[in-house]
Amino acid sequence: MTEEPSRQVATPLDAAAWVEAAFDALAEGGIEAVRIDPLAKQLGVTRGSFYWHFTDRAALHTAMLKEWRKRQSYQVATRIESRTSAPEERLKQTLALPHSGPRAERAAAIELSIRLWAQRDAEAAKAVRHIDRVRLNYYAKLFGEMGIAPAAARKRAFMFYAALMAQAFIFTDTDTDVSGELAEMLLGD
Amino acid sequence: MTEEPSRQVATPLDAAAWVEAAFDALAEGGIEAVRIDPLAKQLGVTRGSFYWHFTDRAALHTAMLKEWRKRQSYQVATRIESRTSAPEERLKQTLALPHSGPRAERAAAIELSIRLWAQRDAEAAKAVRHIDRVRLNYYAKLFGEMGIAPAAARKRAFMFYAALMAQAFIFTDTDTDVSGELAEMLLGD
DNA sequence: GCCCCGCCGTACACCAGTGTATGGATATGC
DNA sequence: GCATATCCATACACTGGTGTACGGCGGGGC
Repeated sequence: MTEEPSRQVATPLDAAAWVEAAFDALAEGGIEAVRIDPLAKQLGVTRGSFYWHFTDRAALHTAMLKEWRKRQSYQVATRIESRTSAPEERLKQTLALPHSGPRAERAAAIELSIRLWAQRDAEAAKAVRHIDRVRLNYYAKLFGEMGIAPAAARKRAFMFYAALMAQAFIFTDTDTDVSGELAEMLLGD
Repeated sequence: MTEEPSRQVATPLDAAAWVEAAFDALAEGGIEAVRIDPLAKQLGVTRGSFYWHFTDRAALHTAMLKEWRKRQSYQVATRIESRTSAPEERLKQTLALPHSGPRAERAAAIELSIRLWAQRDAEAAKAVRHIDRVRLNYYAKLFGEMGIAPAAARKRAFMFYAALMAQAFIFTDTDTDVSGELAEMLLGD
């Protein structure tokens, strides 16, 4: 009555749409919340569509991990390529990233969910290890470009990554933007 | 055959046992994984026991949050009371805490699960905000005892807390114990 | 020794989600 | 204009979890 399910002609759904909806569910309730039936309802289709694109639920999970790896690697890669700004600027911008509205909240929730998922799923753990290594290498590279020695740069990179995660995961009551002070602490020598 | 369900006489189960088992499930699969039936099976009883101690699943959830708040507050409180060691020592010991085997892994998983839970549950969010405030105040207090000015001590406390979380949440492939280097960075001025 | 109460088992109805089988609708090649 | 491939709806069987009603068994007060 309220919702016409006649969406067949408009946009033939592809696997990517399912993966995108799956990330929404992941952000809201962890990997256990990414269920086929609710996803189908949200997409306005039935499970028939899902089982055409994927063999089962596990296939969707692996597709999600693959997509996550691709996106996170791509983000870091494009930041490296963009040589328009100095390493200090790029680090400062990265640090201010968790304060950009609901999109950042969703990203934080996805990070949280995947890391929890990785504690009992080997494939997820592999993906997290990989992305963590990529990110740490990127931060260390930037600190290196600032003239910091490799060993010290790696420590700085860890602290930088820690500050980034803390901003997203710690619930500060006043929700003050500490990115400026953090930059001062981490970027000034 | 293998398991005798005749445990009525031995140990009359109390609500605390249910909460404890619930934390196990929480650590492994998030709040959605804390389900009554599996918990009952693990405890060797049926749901009849559960619905005597709790009205429903939501009651167990609130009991978990209450217990978590109590434990975390208690941990911080006892650490403050134990004046046997200098603040530097206490901070150093806290920093080395995430490397103490499977118990630390469980604690990290619980932290992760509750923080994910807190993103869509108001009560959980309140609990996390409270505990984060308690911990940050504690760390800032220790840094203050080391002679650092209040404003700087609060920034240090945030970085310290960030390093603590990062050690638990970041997947380093070599799994090197960086707590020593972190202490050097955070505690040395 | 009876009775009541704390604690739990059992049985029931119900709902949500998975996977499968199959058919139908729509577009596209030819 | 017909056949084929793509994409999805429908119906079914099954599993697992929730909440409720009720019954039973034990132990302690008296």
